[in-house]
Parts: sequence; C-alpha cells; structure tokens
Amino acid sequence: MDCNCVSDLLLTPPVPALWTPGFAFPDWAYKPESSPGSRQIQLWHFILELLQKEEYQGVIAWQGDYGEFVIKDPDEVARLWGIRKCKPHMNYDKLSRALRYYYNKRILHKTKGKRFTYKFNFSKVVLVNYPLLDMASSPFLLAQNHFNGGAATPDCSPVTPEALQSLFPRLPDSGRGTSLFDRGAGAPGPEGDKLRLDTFPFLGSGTPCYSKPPSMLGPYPRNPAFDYSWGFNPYLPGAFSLNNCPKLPPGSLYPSHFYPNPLQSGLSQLPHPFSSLLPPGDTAGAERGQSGGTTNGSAGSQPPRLCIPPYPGSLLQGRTELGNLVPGLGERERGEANNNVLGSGGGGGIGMGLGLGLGLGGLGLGTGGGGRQSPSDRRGGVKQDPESDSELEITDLSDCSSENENEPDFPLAKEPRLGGRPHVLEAKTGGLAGTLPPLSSLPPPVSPHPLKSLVPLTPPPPSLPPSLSPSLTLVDRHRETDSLKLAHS
DNA sequence: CCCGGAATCT
DNA sequence: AGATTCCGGG
Repeated sequence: MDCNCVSDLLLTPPVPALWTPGFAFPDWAYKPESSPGSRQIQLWHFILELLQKEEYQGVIAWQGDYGEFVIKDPDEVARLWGIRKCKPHMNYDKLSRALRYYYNKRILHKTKGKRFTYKFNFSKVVLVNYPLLDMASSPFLLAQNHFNGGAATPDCSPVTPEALQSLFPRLPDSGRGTSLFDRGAGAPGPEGDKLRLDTFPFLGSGTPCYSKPPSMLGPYPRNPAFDYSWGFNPYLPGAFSLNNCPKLPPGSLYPSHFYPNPLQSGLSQLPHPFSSLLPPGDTAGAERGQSGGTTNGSAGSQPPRLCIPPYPGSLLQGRTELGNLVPGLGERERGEANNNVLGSGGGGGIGMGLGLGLGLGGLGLGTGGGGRQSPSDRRGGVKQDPESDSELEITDLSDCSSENENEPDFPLAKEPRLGGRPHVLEAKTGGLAGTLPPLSSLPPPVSPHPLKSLVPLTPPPPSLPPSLSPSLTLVDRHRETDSLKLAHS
C-alpha cells in the first residue's frame, strides 16, 4: 500500500459492477487486489507478460524449445521486475532466485547448459488458469502430455506456448506497443468489436454465442478452480458450444464488464485473438504505431481484454463433454491437485479441444510501422541519462515509496551493453518469430496422431480465412507436437 | 551462472 | 504464499 507503484495502479482495474471475484487466478497464482494478502503480480506472470510484448524482445524472448525463453538481458529484466515490484535493489540474482522458486511448483524449470534460459511448463500454466481443463481433451495438451510418456516427470510436460498463445495469444501487431504498464489505452473500440463480430458470424451481435459465466448467473463459492482471469473460461458452455447459446443483447459480446480482466497490466493485455483479423489500420490502438508505446494508459476506456470465445469450429459441436464436466466442478480442488489432470488423461472428455488453432502462425506480425522498439534499444544510450528510460514508461518510480529502501534510486537507465552479454536470436526475429514461440525447429509432420480422429474437423465457416481453419491448424499442430514427440523418443 | 537453504518481509 | 535478501557452495 505504501508503494504506489505503477503496478498498483495498473492492477486496479475499473471493476465494473457486474464483476465478481469469481474470475480470477487461483489464489496462489494471482491475488486480485480485492483479496487479502499479496496482490502483486507474480513473477511468472510478469515474465509471460514480457515475453508477450514485442517491445521487450530484446530483453527476453521465446527461444529454443517450446516454452523456452531466454533472458537476453538479465539486468534489464531484473530492473523491470524491480520496478514493478518497487524493489529498487532487485537484480538478476534475486530474480533468478525467485525463478528457482518456481521449480518446485513446476511452473518453470531451467534449461541446463543455456545461460539465462528457462522453460515454462505450460501445462502447469494452463492448469493454473484452467484447472478443470481435461488434458485429455485437448489435442495440444494431450500431445504434450505424451511428451514425457505421461510420466510425472518434474520436467516438462509443457503445453506448447503456441497452444497457450492460442489461448492467450500475443497480438501479432502488439508492436503498437501497449506498454506493460499502460493498461487502459488502446482498448478495443466499438469498431474493433464490431469487426470481430462481422468476421465471425457466429459471434454476430445477433447471435452472440456467449453465455453468462456461472458467476453471473448466481452466486457460487469463490473456488479458485473457477477462476479465469484470462478472460476466457473454457468451461463456460458458451465457450465451446455453438448450441445452447443464450443470447446476449446485441453488442454485449464483449462487454467490458463481462470478462473484466483482473490482470490488468499483465496477461490482460493479451488481445483478442480475433483482433489479429482486424485489417491493418483499424485497430483502436493503431495510432500508437511507432510512438514506442503509450505514455500513460489512462485513456479512460476499457483495457484490452481477452475475451475469447474459442473458435467454435474447433470445438465439439455438442455441449456434451462440457456438460458433463461442469457439474463436477465443485468437486475439484485447487492448486496442485489439478496436476493430476495431466496424468489422468485416460477416459476424460474427448476432443473438445481448446478451441485453439487460430492460425496465428499464418498471420503476419503486421507490427506495422516503426519496427520494434525494444527497451534494449536504448542500450545505446548513456547510463546517467534518466530520460532514456522515459520511453519505457515503466521507469517512473516517483510513485514508488522508498520506505522500504532508504535509497530511493533505481538504477535508472542501465548501462547499455549491447555487446556485453550474448544476445541470442537477435537476427532471426524478423517478424512473427518474435511473437510466437519458435515453431520452426519442429520436424515436419510425420503421421497423423491416432487421436486426431477425436479432433473435430468441422469445417470453418466460409467467412473464415483459411489460416483460421481450426481443423487445419489443429491437425497440423497436432502433428507437430506428435512428431516432436516422436523425435523425442 | 546456477543452486538451494535460511531468514525475513509483505 | 510469494517473494526478497543474503549467502555458501559448485
């Protein structure tokens, strides 16, 4: 409280009246402000956040295996983290300690032999946020799950970041530079929503395939298992089903209050996946282009949200599995218990998929103008120049109470040492590579996964671009993971 | 760098 | 609980 960090501000979403705490991260993963105790963003969220922002590609980026990322600039990451947490004395050593802290939780593990390289266990990450998700139901997760032969290796049974990104995709044009600390601006205007609706007839204002989250329908216990702060609740009937879609009033498909995102400064910045369909120039935030991000994100409008009704085509046409799942929700427990889901692939739901495969891979980064403006770019600057940080918007620590630390000063603009540490993957990142975790390393498809038949192959609506064909992407990705799996064996 | 124990803080 | 801080050790 004493720390009026940017993060604090950002983590305080304009919670609409309809908002209930029902949709939030599990407690251990994220404490919304309303909840007692720590409300700070967690490190791994922050990491994901950074990874997601194109402007931080120079600092941290996906690299190597699925889920693997490299901290290209440890000091910078630490600095950003320190800023976020109002810990001026944060450094990589401490940060890495905190990362190590995740090993036990199996959210992260270290890629041995590669400095500054860690790997997300996306299965865990997903589970954390979608604890009820039956891994057996997701081709991605399933394939990934087989990765380790179902063994309970503490190591990776990672869901591909790709899969994760299908859930929480990084906006291909994230180059518009919503800053990590800019939460408000660039909210998808009505235009954007409209467009999306237009693009997806099934989402059309006339027939919004959305149903109210349980929390909206009535009170339910605040069970972490029900928390979906990333905005998309796979367990919502409307999420997966084309049927039984209670209609919302026109225009209410993306009501900001419907899926307000508590992770305001974090994953909430994840854009609507469909926004990648927006024609260039349309998007609300497009104006930012090269400005290198916003200066302050209080546009007053709603923050960008992730309201993802997964693409229905990739879902079972029926509601069945979910229908079966949902009633059992209450019995599920939280946290680690959900790890079981990983191994308990067995009989579970079938082919309900995650509604992923939005074909992001086919979309250009379109990050439009300006090229990216990695914070590390300023490494060419001078250390003593406090201004050099201003372009980051993150660096304003004036709000940071220095009660904790008697020394108020952050190591402001760090000494740019572009040549200092090895900058991995600097060249390769032409466009999309920076946005998506590397897929290129994957071997070519080998053979269809036997379970492929479980994947709904419903053809996409005609209006859908080919790249969005879920049947294609799903299968393809399935193959990818499959072949990857083979490669590992 | 990386690891993990321990004390401490919030 | 989730860090943060410190630290000895590899």
